[in-house]
Amino acid sequence: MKYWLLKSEPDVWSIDQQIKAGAKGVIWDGVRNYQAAKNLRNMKTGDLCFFYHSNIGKEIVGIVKVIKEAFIDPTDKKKKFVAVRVKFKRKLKKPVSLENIKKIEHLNQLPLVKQSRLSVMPIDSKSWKILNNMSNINK
DNA sequence: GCCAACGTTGGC
DNA sequence: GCCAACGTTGGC
Repeated sequence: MKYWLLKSEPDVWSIDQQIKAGAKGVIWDGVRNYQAAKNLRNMKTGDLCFFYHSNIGKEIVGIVKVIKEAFIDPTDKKKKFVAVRVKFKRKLKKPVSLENIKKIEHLNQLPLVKQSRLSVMPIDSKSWKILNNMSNINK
């Protein structure tokens, strides 16, 4: 099982919309970046993804689960890019802010910090654990 | 609102 | 195929 982080501007697509979608989940489409698309292709059903709110909040707010592996993005006329389907799993007890992430040395190597423009990125299992702990005990 | 970082486009 | 110009993202 792999872990990922999905980034979204809450104005466009927030965790609450994710919750409303329920069991059928939502299509994670619109990715038009090769590196992000490559990551999408590597996702497997059952993988878990942190859900990060960029711009407003700048924090990890919840976790979603991959329920359908990469397929051609229906919004891409050229059919070059892919989308996945994800389903809301849970909200974090406490959101983990970018500010706090930057305080942890191990987390400073994450693309979230180093490559702020990437919208789909892998999270190593150690970082996943650290972030989960932070979401429980932080603040 | 500004700007750094990075991706994409297009002229050559 | 190089690289300058331009556009976009996202943190501050």
